[in-house]
Amino acid sequence: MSSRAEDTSSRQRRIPVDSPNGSRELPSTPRGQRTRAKLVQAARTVFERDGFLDARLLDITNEAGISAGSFYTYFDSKEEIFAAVLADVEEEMLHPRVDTVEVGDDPIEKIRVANRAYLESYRRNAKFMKLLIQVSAIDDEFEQLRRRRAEAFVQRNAKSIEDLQQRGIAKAEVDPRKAASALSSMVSRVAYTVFVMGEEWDFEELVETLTLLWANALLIDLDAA
Amino acid sequence: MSSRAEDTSSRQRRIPVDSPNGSRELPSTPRGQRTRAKLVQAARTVFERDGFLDARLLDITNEAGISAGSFYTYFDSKEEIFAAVLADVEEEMLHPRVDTVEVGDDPIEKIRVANRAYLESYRRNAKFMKLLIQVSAIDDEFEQLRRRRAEAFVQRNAKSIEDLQQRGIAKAEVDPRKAASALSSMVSRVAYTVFVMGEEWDFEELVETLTLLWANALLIDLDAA
Amino acid sequence: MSSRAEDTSSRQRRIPVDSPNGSRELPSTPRGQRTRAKLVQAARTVFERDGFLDARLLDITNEAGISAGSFYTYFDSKEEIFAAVLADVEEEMLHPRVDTVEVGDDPIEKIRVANRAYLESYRRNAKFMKLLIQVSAIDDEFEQLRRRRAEAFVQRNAKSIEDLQQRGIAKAEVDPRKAASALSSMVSRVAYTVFVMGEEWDFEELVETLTLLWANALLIDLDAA
Amino acid sequence: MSSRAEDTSSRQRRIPVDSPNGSRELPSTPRGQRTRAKLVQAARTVFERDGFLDARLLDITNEAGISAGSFYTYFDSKEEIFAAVLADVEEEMLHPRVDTVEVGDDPIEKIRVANRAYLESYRRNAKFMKLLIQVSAIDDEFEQLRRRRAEAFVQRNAKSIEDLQQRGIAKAEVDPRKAASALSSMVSRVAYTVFVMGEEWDFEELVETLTLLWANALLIDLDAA
DNA sequence: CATGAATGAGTGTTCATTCAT
DNA sequence: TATGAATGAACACTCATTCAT
Repeated sequence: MSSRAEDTSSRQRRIPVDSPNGSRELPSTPRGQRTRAKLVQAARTVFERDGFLDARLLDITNEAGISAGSFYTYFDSKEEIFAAVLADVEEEMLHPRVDTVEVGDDPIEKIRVANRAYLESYRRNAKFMKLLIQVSAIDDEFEQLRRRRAEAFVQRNAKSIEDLQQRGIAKAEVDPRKAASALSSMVSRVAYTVFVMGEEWDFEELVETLTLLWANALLIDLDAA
Repeated sequence: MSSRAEDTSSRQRRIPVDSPNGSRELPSTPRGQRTRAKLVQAARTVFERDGFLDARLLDITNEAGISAGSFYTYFDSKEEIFAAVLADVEEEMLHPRVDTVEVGDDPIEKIRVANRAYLESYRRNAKFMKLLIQVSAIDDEFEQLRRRRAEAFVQRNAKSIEDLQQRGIAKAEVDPRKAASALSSMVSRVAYTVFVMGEEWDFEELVETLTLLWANALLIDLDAA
Repeated sequence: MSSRAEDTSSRQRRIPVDSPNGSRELPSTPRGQRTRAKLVQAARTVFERDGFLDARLLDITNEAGISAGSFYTYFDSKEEIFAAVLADVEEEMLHPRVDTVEVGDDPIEKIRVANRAYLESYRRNAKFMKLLIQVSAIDDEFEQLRRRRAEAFVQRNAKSIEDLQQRGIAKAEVDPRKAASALSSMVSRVAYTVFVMGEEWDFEELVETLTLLWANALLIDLDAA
Repeated sequence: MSSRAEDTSSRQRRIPVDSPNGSRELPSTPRGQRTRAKLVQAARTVFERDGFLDARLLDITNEAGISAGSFYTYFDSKEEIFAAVLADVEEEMLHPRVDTVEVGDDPIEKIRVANRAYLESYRRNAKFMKLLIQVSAIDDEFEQLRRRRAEAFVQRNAKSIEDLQQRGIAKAEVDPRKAASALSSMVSRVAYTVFVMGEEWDFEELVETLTLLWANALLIDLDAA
């Protein structure tokens, strides 16, 4: 039974940004998978080059070397293919986490490592981060998504701060959740300024400064560690 | 490879963002000045309601109660009237600074006062800040403008930090310019999260937490003060 | 206050076919009225020539000698301009009613006069009637409209039949409303067959045959008259 | 004047409506016959649900559970599969005629039986009749086809009327062919109004009223029978 | 015979911008 | 200055049809 009878007036656009690969199931045939992959790759290229707004679907299909109509075999809208690009990038950003170096127990070293990892990843994907921030500023769905992703990050940092407080290493009397939110904001916003806006800042000094400010802000007592 | 990368005729548009009131001189006649003012007022309303992209010039002229064609008597583009709105808002945001309360010499109190002033202003103009960030994400001219404005703010903070360091009050061995940049980033980004994204955070606690983190980050020694 | 804030997702199309001139108020300026009139005239030409479905908006605007975009200054859709054409035609079809010849009291003559008037009007507007029937078959809104218009016609005939029955002239024991519906159906459908489908049928004989069948069906007793 | 009047490549499409099952020979293999049957069945469902215009070939193949490309193994166009549906329905509508009850020689009873049979069949296939009328209004080929089918019906009625006239039972001095055309029009159009448009009319009263009007119109003299 | 991915022509619609009045 | 009708470039989107597998 086709489901077309009742959809008379609904032209709503759904962007199920939660599902990891965009909204619809991946194409079943290898050919389809290849085409879809070409599209996503082309979309990333075009988006990063022209920005979300100036990118036309035709630019994307041309870049992918397929016909205009085929776009709709895989995606319903520019938003939806952007979600697929985002999913791709995130997978790419999460994989390198494998090389988690041994950190020992030095709390400052831990902060440094986390900051360095974040900043390296940001630098590596600077063009995409700029794009993501643009799209988030335009589209509330993506704004919410970005917020939820950031929240996960903040939670982890909050845990860590709470732990340091309980062990008497972090002295500052702040709510861990809120301190984590503020300090994470600091790091991510500085990353934007440096890697997207192009503010000059030596990478190592960047890591050190942010790590120092972070640790100081929590009044980390190295002797207690 | 699509050949669209160098297409200059895109959505961007030169906006003389330096002149305080947008590009052209104000209208000479009182009637003209009134019409222009109505337009700017209407533009702010519409922009804040619909966002920059969804706002049509017709919406603005309708809201202002004038005809479509008259728009071009005063502005050349949506970007230009946005610049005028921005100039208006900034004037409004700078004026209240007059009530600079006497702060005494407590360095932390000084930070607190500055943060509170900034956060209050952000809260008061949250809708516009959201809009400004949207436009900055879309339009490089405004991005640069925003950066220059922020830079002025950072400079002032850098001065203050340097002063504290020289007086031996701020112990942290950080470049004052960079510390100022990072800490300002923290405050402004948190302000966005709270006042635009709607994260729950009691206003006083917000002021206190940010002030505390800021002061700690610089290792301000109250005894030295 | 512009009303655009809340219309985010509604792409419904309203065809307020009841209002005599289509949906929106007529243009205020003479120039606008002229352009609108040109459009409606062109639409009738194109619709009658190509049919509703094959008529493209571009055909209409070309025929009217105006640009494509101007169409939307006056109408929102093909349906809406069709409604305007329909309103025009109906006005045109109702005016000639002025020449209501004196009919005397012969009931059959009355039927004959009514049938002749209807058939003449149908013949004169045969192309449009074909079009109207096509659109009614496609678009439920117009189907309903046509039904309501026909209903008014049936009501008048029902009144007349009831009157004849009460005066003992029409003997047939039928519900006047239903007889009127059936006999009106006969006349209109035959008119379609003859004037649209092109079935050969001498006009006078057509009038006479339908009048005779109508009168007989009601068992009109001329002696009783 | 737009030059589109003679554009032959419009929506029309040659359909060999005479051959009873659509244009091409039936598939030879049983599998092919089954697939074809599924398609025709699905087409009827989709057409009756969505109308001819809104039905997409994909809806039909989905409903039939076969792939898009397979459609063209059996039909060349939407028109052609509609012709096949039409052939199916007509076969279905003609079969039940078998139960032709013995009617005796009462001329009115004969009319009543014919009307009842027609109306029952119309009621049973109301959705399809609506569809058929829609397609006829869109596609001249089907309009002609419908006309020829109706003509056969009229011929039969004309014969019957002529017979009654020759036997002195029908007194009305009308051309039998034309009277048959008009009265058949009455019945079919009323059937549409009741069964498609939903006008309220008790079925038995419907049969009686139409039969009475038909018999009266011909001035059938029961005593002469 | 069946599949379903790929095609691409064709048109509606928006809205910043111009300009005659 | 103000008006508002007219313009037209630009682009998304649909879906019947083809064809390699």
